Amino acid sequence: MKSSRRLSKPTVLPELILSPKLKKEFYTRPVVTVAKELLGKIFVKKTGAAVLAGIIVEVEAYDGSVDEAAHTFRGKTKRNEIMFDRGGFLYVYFTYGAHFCSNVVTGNEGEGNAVLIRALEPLQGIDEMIKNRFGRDLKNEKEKLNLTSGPGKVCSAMSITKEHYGTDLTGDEIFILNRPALSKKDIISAGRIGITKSTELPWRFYIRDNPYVSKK
DNA sequence: ATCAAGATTACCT
DNA sequence: GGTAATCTTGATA
Repeated sequence: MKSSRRLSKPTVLPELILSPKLKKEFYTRPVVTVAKELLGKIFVKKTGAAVLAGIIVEVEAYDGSVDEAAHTFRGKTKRNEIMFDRGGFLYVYFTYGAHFCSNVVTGNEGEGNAVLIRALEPLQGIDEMIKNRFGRDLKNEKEKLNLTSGPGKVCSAMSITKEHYGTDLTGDEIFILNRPALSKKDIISAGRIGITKSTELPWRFYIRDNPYVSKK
Protein backbone atom coordinates (compact mmCIF):
# COMPACT_ATOMS: atom_id res chain seq x y z
CA MET A 1 0.00 0.00 0.00
CA LYS A 2 1.17 3.44 -0.84
CA SER A 3 0.35 5.17 2.43
CA SER A 4 2.09 2.65 4.68
CA ARG A 5 5.13 2.60 2.42
CA ARG A 6 5.35 6.35 2.71
CA LEU A 7 5.13 6.15 6.48
CA SER A 8 7.90 3.58 6.69
CA LYS A 9 10.24 5.53 4.41
CA PRO A 10 12.76 7.47 6.49
CA THR A 11 12.91 11.20 5.81
CA VAL A 12 16.61 11.26 6.60
CA LEU A 13 18.85 8.52 5.28
CA PRO A 14 20.49 6.33 7.95
CA GLU A 15 23.98 7.28 6.74
CA LEU A 16 23.29 10.87 7.65
CA ILE A 17 22.25 10.02 11.20
CA LEU A 18 24.75 7.31 12.02
CA SER A 19 27.91 8.70 10.47
CA PRO A 20 30.00 11.06 12.58
CA LYS A 21 31.27 14.33 11.15
CA LEU A 22 34.92 14.40 10.11
CA LYS A 23 37.02 16.29 12.63
CA LYS A 24 39.86 18.78 12.25
CA GLU A 25 42.46 16.01 12.56
CA PHE A 26 41.18 14.37 9.39
CA TYR A 27 41.92 17.49 7.37
CA THR A 28 45.26 18.50 8.86
CA ARG A 29 47.16 15.71 7.09
CA PRO A 30 48.98 15.54 3.73
CA VAL A 31 46.80 16.58 0.80
CA VAL A 32 47.13 13.38 -1.24
CA THR A 33 46.22 11.24 1.78
CA VAL A 34 43.17 13.36 2.50
CA ALA A 35 42.15 13.34 -1.18
CA LYS A 36 42.12 9.54 -1.38
CA GLU A 37 40.34 9.16 1.93
CA LEU A 38 37.63 11.66 1.00
CA LEU A 39 36.35 9.20 -1.60
CA GLY A 40 33.24 7.48 -0.27
CA LYS A 41 32.63 10.11 2.42
CA ILE A 42 29.40 12.12 2.47
CA PHE A 43 29.43 15.81 1.60
CA VAL A 44 26.57 17.65 3.31
CA LYS A 45 25.11 21.14 3.09
CA LYS A 46 22.34 22.23 5.44
CA THR A 47 20.22 25.26 4.69
CA GLY A 48 17.62 25.60 7.43
CA ALA A 49 15.64 22.36 7.35
CA ALA A 50 16.82 21.38 3.87
CA VAL A 51 19.62 18.85 3.67
CA LEU A 52 21.60 18.29 0.50
CA ALA A 53 24.04 15.40 0.53
CA GLY A 54 26.09 13.25 -1.80
CA ILE A 55 28.86 10.67 -1.75
CA ILE A 56 32.22 12.06 -2.86
CA VAL A 57 33.21 9.99 -5.90
CA GLU A 58 35.92 12.08 -7.60
CA VAL A 59 38.58 14.48 -6.27
CA GLU A 60 41.88 16.12 -7.20
CA ALA A 61 44.77 17.09 -4.92
CA TYR A 62 46.58 20.44 -5.32
CA ASP A 63 49.86 20.98 -3.48
CA GLY A 64 51.18 24.54 -3.59
CA SER A 65 54.74 23.57 -2.67
CA VAL A 66 55.52 21.50 -5.78
CA ASP A 67 52.49 21.75 -8.05
CA GLU A 68 52.42 24.45 -10.72
CA ALA A 69 48.71 23.90 -11.28
CA ALA A 70 47.86 24.81 -7.68
CA HIS A 71 46.43 28.29 -7.18
CA THR A 72 48.90 28.75 -4.32
CA PHE A 73 52.06 27.90 -6.29
CA ARG A 74 53.06 31.56 -6.67
CA GLY A 75 52.24 32.62 -3.14
CA LYS A 76 49.39 34.13 -1.21
CA THR A 77 46.75 36.32 -2.88
CA LYS A 78 43.34 37.54 -1.82
CA ARG A 79 41.70 34.70 -3.72
CA ASN A 80 43.74 31.82 -2.31
CA GLU A 81 44.48 32.98 1.25
CA ILE A 82 42.14 30.41 2.84
CA MET A 83 44.26 27.65 1.29
CA PHE A 84 47.14 28.79 3.50
CA ASP A 85 45.07 28.31 6.62
CA ARG A 86 44.90 25.07 8.59
CA GLY A 87 43.02 22.15 7.02
CA GLY A 88 39.26 21.97 7.39
CA PHE A 89 38.01 25.07 5.58
CA LEU A 90 36.17 25.40 2.28
CA TYR A 91 38.00 27.14 -0.57
CA VAL A 92 35.54 28.32 -3.24
CA TYR A 93 36.71 29.98 -6.44
CA PHE A 94 34.98 31.29 -9.56
CA THR A 95 36.17 30.33 -13.01
CA TYR A 96 35.42 30.69 -16.73
CA GLY A 97 33.01 33.51 -15.96
CA ALA A 98 30.39 31.01 -14.94
CA HIS A 99 31.25 28.32 -12.42
CA PHE A 100 32.18 27.96 -8.77
CA CYS A 101 34.38 25.12 -7.59
CA SER A 102 34.59 23.70 -4.04
CA ASN A 103 37.81 22.62 -2.39
CA VAL A 104 38.68 21.18 1.01
CA VAL A 105 41.73 22.86 2.55
CA THR A 106 44.19 20.34 4.02
CA GLY A 107 47.41 20.21 5.99
CA ASN A 108 48.99 22.77 8.30
CA GLU A 109 48.90 26.53 8.30
CA GLY A 110 51.12 28.01 5.62
CA GLU A 111 51.16 25.01 3.27
CA GLY A 112 48.63 26.11 0.66
CA ASN A 113 47.07 22.72 -0.13
CA ALA A 114 43.53 21.68 -1.01
CA VAL A 115 41.39 18.95 -2.54
CA LEU A 116 38.98 19.83 -5.37
CA ILE A 117 35.60 18.10 -5.08
CA ARG A 118 35.00 17.03 -8.69
CA ALA A 119 31.91 14.83 -8.44
CA LEU A 120 29.26 13.52 -6.07
CA GLU A 121 26.74 10.72 -6.19
CA PRO A 122 23.51 12.42 -5.00
CA LEU A 123 22.09 10.93 -1.80
CA GLN A 124 19.60 13.30 -0.24
CA GLY A 125 17.77 16.43 -1.37
CA ILE A 126 17.92 15.27 -4.97
CA ASP A 127 14.81 17.18 -6.03
CA GLU A 128 16.34 20.36 -4.64
CA MET A 129 19.60 19.68 -6.49
CA ILE A 130 17.68 19.22 -9.74
CA LYS A 131 15.95 22.55 -9.17
CA ASN A 132 19.25 24.28 -8.43
CA ARG A 133 20.93 22.85 -11.51
CA PHE A 134 18.23 23.02 -14.16
CA GLY A 135 15.40 25.16 -12.76
CA ARG A 136 12.98 22.51 -13.97
CA ASP A 137 12.27 18.79 -13.71
CA LEU A 138 14.54 16.18 -15.23
CA LYS A 139 13.96 15.61 -18.94
CA ASN A 140 15.22 12.03 -18.86
CA GLU A 141 17.16 9.51 -16.80
CA LYS A 142 20.40 10.45 -18.49
CA GLU A 143 20.18 13.94 -17.04
CA LYS A 144 20.31 12.48 -13.56
CA LEU A 145 23.89 11.37 -14.17
CA ASN A 146 24.66 14.92 -15.26
CA LEU A 147 23.53 16.39 -11.96
CA THR A 148 26.81 16.45 -10.01
CA SER A 149 29.38 14.93 -12.41
CA GLY A 150 31.85 17.83 -12.43
CA PRO A 151 33.18 20.48 -10.03
CA GLY A 152 31.00 23.30 -11.37
CA LYS A 153 27.96 21.05 -11.38
CA VAL A 154 28.55 20.09 -7.74
CA CYS A 155 28.50 23.75 -6.67
CA SER A 156 25.46 24.50 -8.80
CA ALA A 157 23.47 21.55 -7.42
CA MET A 158 24.50 22.31 -3.82
CA SER A 159 24.08 26.10 -4.22
CA ILE A 160 27.65 26.79 -3.18
CA THR A 161 28.95 30.23 -4.14
CA LYS A 162 31.59 32.73 -3.03
CA GLU A 163 29.33 33.32 0.00
CA HIS A 164 30.63 30.01 1.31
CA TYR A 165 34.30 30.89 0.89
CA GLY A 166 36.12 29.98 4.09
CA THR A 167 33.30 27.97 5.66
CA ASP A 168 34.58 25.92 8.60
CA LEU A 169 33.88 22.27 7.75
CA THR A 170 33.75 21.35 11.43
CA GLY A 171 30.69 23.63 11.73
CA ASP A 172 27.01 22.93 11.09
CA GLU A 173 26.38 24.34 7.62
CA ILE A 174 28.75 22.48 5.33
CA PHE A 175 30.55 19.39 6.59
CA ILE A 176 31.58 15.86 5.65
CA LEU A 177 30.43 12.64 7.30
CA ASN A 178 32.75 9.73 7.90
CA ARG A 179 32.16 6.38 6.22
CA PRO A 180 34.16 3.14 6.21
CA ALA A 181 37.36 3.29 4.16
CA LEU A 182 37.10 2.01 0.60
CA SER A 183 39.10 -0.96 -0.53
CA LYS A 184 42.28 0.08 -2.36
CA LYS A 185 41.23 -1.64 -5.55
CA ASP A 186 38.19 0.63 -5.83
CA ILE A 187 40.29 3.81 -5.92
CA ILE A 188 41.62 4.81 -9.34
CA SER A 189 44.51 7.26 -9.61
CA ALA A 190 44.89 9.34 -12.78
CA GLY A 191 46.14 12.61 -14.24
CA ARG A 192 44.18 15.72 -13.41
CA ILE A 193 41.69 17.29 -15.81
CA GLY A 194 41.50 20.79 -17.27
CA ILE A 195 45.02 21.92 -16.35
CA THR A 196 48.06 22.69 -18.50
CA LYS A 197 50.83 22.60 -15.89
CA SER A 198 52.08 19.72 -13.74
CA THR A 199 49.96 17.33 -15.78
CA GLU A 200 52.28 14.46 -14.91
CA LEU A 201 51.15 14.34 -11.28
CA PRO A 202 48.68 11.44 -10.80
CA TRP A 203 46.56 13.30 -8.31
CA ARG A 204 43.06 12.74 -9.58
CA PHE A 205 41.30 10.01 -7.64
CA TYR A 206 37.92 8.46 -8.29
CA ILE A 207 35.79 5.48 -7.34
CA ARG A 208 35.99 2.63 -9.82
CA ASP A 209 32.87 2.12 -11.95
CA ASN A 210 30.93 4.96 -10.36
CA PRO A 211 28.61 6.50 -12.98
CA TYR A 212 28.86 10.01 -11.54
CA VAL A 213 32.60 10.33 -12.19
CA SER A 214 33.10 13.15 -14.72
CA LYS A 215 35.50 11.31 -17.04
CA LYS A 216 37.17 7.92 -17.12
C1' DA B 1 45.37 50.27 -17.26
C1' DT B 2 45.46 46.42 -19.99
C1' DC B 3 45.57 41.61 -21.07
C1' DA B 4 45.69 36.56 -21.28
C1' DA B 5 44.40 32.45 -19.05
C1' DG B 6 41.49 29.74 -16.62
C1' DA B 7 41.15 23.21 -11.38
C1' DT B 8 34.28 24.23 -16.88
C1' DT B 9 30.07 23.47 -19.11
C1' DA B 10 26.62 23.18 -22.75
C1' DC B 11 25.72 22.75 -27.23
C1' DC B 12 26.98 21.78 -31.91
C1' DT B 13 28.37 18.51 -35.80
C1' DG C 1 35.10 15.43 -30.71
C1' DG C 2 35.27 20.65 -31.22
C1' DT C 3 34.30 25.23 -29.45
C1' DA C 4 31.78 29.46 -27.78
C1' DA C 5 30.38 31.62 -23.63
C1' DT C 6 31.68 34.76 -19.92
C1' DC C 7 34.16 37.44 -16.22
C1' DT C 8 37.43 37.27 -12.40
C1' DT C 9 42.00 37.09 -11.17
C1' DG C 10 46.87 37.74 -11.37
C1' DA C 11 50.71 39.34 -13.95
C1' DT C 12 52.89 42.96 -16.33
C1' DA C 13 53.51 48.06 -17.53
